[in-house]
Parts: sequence; structure tokens; C-alpha cells
Amino acid sequence: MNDRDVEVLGRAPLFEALDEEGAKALRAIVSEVHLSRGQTLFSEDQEGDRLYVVLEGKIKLTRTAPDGRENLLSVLGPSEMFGELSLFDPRPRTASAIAVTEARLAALGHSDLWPFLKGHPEISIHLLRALAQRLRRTNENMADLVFTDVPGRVAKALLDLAERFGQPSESGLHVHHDLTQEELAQLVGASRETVNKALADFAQRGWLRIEARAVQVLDIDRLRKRSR
Amino acid sequence: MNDRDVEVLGRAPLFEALDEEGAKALRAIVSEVHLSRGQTLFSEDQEGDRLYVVLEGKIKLTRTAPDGRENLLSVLGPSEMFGELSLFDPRPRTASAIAVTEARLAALGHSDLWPFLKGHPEISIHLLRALAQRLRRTNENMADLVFTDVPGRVAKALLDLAERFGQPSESGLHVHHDLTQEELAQLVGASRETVNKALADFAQRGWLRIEARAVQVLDIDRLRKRSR
DNA sequence: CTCATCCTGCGATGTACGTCACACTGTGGT
DNA sequence: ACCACAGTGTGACGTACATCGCAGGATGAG
Repeated sequence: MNDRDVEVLGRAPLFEALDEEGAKALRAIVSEVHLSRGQTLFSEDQEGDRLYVVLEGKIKLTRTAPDGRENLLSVLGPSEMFGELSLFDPRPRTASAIAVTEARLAALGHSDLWPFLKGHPEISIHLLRALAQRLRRTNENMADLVFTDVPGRVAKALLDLAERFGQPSESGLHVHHDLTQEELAQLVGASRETVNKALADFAQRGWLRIEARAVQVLDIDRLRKRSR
Repeated sequence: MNDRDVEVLGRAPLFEALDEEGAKALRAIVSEVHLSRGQTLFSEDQEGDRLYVVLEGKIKLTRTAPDGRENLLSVLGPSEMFGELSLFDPRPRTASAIAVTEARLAALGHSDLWPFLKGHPEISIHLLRALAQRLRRTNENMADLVFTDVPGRVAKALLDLAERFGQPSESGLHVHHDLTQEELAQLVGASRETVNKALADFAQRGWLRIEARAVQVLDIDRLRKRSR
């Protein structure tokens, strides 16, 4: 694990709570996982008690309906944590984790983390905060599903992705989200076609330019307005 | 606080974790709140760092969209906890809490609970589990919004309410949910009218009988099938 | 380079559900 | 006992979005 990884890991809620000594000890027991694009890390209904932090790349969490249709819960990038639910609430996984890009992860199992929680109760507090934030965000998304139309949800999703993965560039903000329109559609809970039309509409209005698995945001304010 | 209250409180995730001694100490510092039907305990955007456990009655958590439309996050009954998010993640409340029936609550503030968390780290673990379960449930509901039609969501909501508030009776299961059809509609993310039609349809098929703020479930299996 | 496969773009059609309108019923307040 | 008003029941109508169909690009494996 290189210096950059250490920095990335340090921004995860788990490590944030620890002093350098504790962080060092915890780093010593994480194991590293490498995934190539499209590879699945774990699947719905599997047993599993490992928690992951993204070091590099992007991971999507998906749920599959009985009829096979899919739903994208979230897309996670560096420093973000996932898989912890089955650690605190020992049940089979309720989502699958699949690499959207080539990715490297840090992994911690139940038996590795648990003693640490006992020894460093401040970690629990940070984890509670992280889960509380997630719950807020999820409730927000629920409300959006009910109240906001598809273009609005697409705008919201893009803004969120822009905030997390956007890179300033000559003509605006370059958001390389690495998602196909199909995946974007699953993320906002709509059909691929409608999302495509919404994007085309935004592009035609000059708010953004569409690229392969990315967009150039040209007028972020307009996009914000459309998202409300 | 009477014996019954003590028992109800003991089933909340907060108290579950404690031995009798700890529970007794914690009980000593909770304060009791009384609400009459329709009264609001706290509102969206308010500051607040108190956590509540329902002792008696029912509370709804609602969000209001900018345009005034409402969304019901959940309906909580005895032993259920709410308001803890702003305790772990100190931000204004993201939902309002309103009494659906006359209700009594036990309340704990930040300054009361925090020392307890330090002294009893096992509480944090139980709280983590509680939040993890909630997150799973919320994700489930999201998927339903995307994949399940309104009648299906109504069926799901009724089954959930039945499980939590149902009373066995002569002809089936009596579910006194205390919600108007308007509130039920806000809970499943649909219009009052469509929910009414779904209920009428279920009743006409003989799956249930509609009563004021309640239903008699007559054929729970059919209802289950319709919900999937 | 070439073919197969994945991804994107976009029009035509159907439908579930929201909105509107209105009538009926129960309930609680003075 | 009355009226007001909150809650329920149901039809007519419009529309946002899913579904279907297909065509044009991009991508990558051999």
C-alpha cells in the first residue's frame, strides 16, 4: 500500500476517528483486493461480513428484482466505504458490489474489526455518524423518487456525481462518471430511453456535452435549477 | 413511568444492550413527553438533538417538499426509536414528527446520552445494528418505489402495518393503523385517490374489509402475493 | 481489418397513475 | 341537533413515462 492509498484510506470514516498510531495498526490488518471492470466482488444473498473501502476506481452497489430488473443504490469512489451493513447486522448481503472501472479496495473482516471497535470506542461514534448521514441521503432520494420527474432526477444525479468525481476543465466541469446510460437510468429509477432523452435535452439547451461514460457540465446553475 | 413502560422501553435498541443496572440508570434520566393527536413534536429544519422512544401511541415522520406536498417516511409504535440521526450527525432535523394518535414518549438529549455511550460502549454496537437494519429497510422501500405498482405498494404497506400493529380477531387480522387514506397514500408515494381505488379493489376481492383508519385483513396470503 | 457486441439516439404507441370534479358519509364542536 | 368539515368513494381526462422497434456508432476480441 503506497502513500496515496494511506491518504485515501485516512479519509474514510473508519480511519478518520483514529490517531496515527491506531490508524497504522488498523492499516496493518487490512487486506487489498483488486478488481477488473465488470467483476463482481460479492452478490446479493451471499453470506459475508467484510467491509470495504475504495482505494482506487469505482464500485456500484446494485439490487436485482425477482424479474431481473436492476436498481443501482450508489456508485462509490475513493475513500468511500461499503459492505458494513452485514457487519453490524449479520444477514446475507442485500446488494451486489460490482466494479464499474478497474478498482483496488481495502478489506476488513468481522474478526479483524471487532477487537478494534472494543479497543477504540470512538470508531463506533464515527460509524454511527456515517450511517446517520447515509440514512439522511437515502431518505432524500426516496422523496425525489416520489416528487421529482425523471429529468430532475437525472440532473440531481449528475450534480451529485459532479461533486464527487468532477474535474475542473477549460470549458466547465468534466465528470467522468464511468456509467453507461443504462446504469445511470438504474441509478435514478427510470428507463434507459427516458434518461437518454433527458440528457439529449440538457445537451441541446447547452447545459452540458455528452461524452462516453462522462459529461462536460457547461452550465451548472441551470442544471441545479432543473433539479429542484 | 409504570411497569408496562419499563417493559416497552426495554425492547428499544438503546436499552436492549444494557444490563438491568445500566437500564435503570438510563431510565432515571429520560424525560417523558405527552402528545395529543395531530400535535407536532418537532419540525423539519429545526435544531434538535433529542432521541425519542415511543411508549404508547403512534408517531409519523414526514417530509415536506418545497411545494407543500408531503411524504411519510414511517409510522412508529411502542418500543420504536426515532430522532437519533440529528444526535449522531448534528444537523437540523430532516423530518417532522407528528402524533398520529395520542402518544407518550421517552426522550433523551445529547448531553444525557453521550456520557452513557462512553460508559457503555456496547450501546453503540446495538445502535449501529439498528441503523444498519433501517438502512436495509429503506433501500428495500426505494426498490419498491421503482419496481412495484401502487396496489402492490399498498399491499406491502398494509402487511407491514399488520405485522407491527395487527391484532388477531374473529374473522382475520385487525389492523388499526390510525392512518387516513391520505396518509397511507403519502406513505406509499401515491395519490389518495389511487390508494382508495386499490383498497376498494382489495375489499371487493374479499381480501380485506375497510374500516375507519383500519382494515380487517381476511386473506393475508392473497395480499402477500399481490405485494410481490 | 472485420465482425460481433455493447452502447447510444430517437420516434411510435400504450398505460398506469396523477389531477380534477363532485357527491356521499361520518364525526366532533357549539 | 345542527352544521361544518374532514375523510371517503368514483368517474372523466390528461400526461409522463415505460415499452417496443430500429438504426447508427463505438469498442474490442480474434
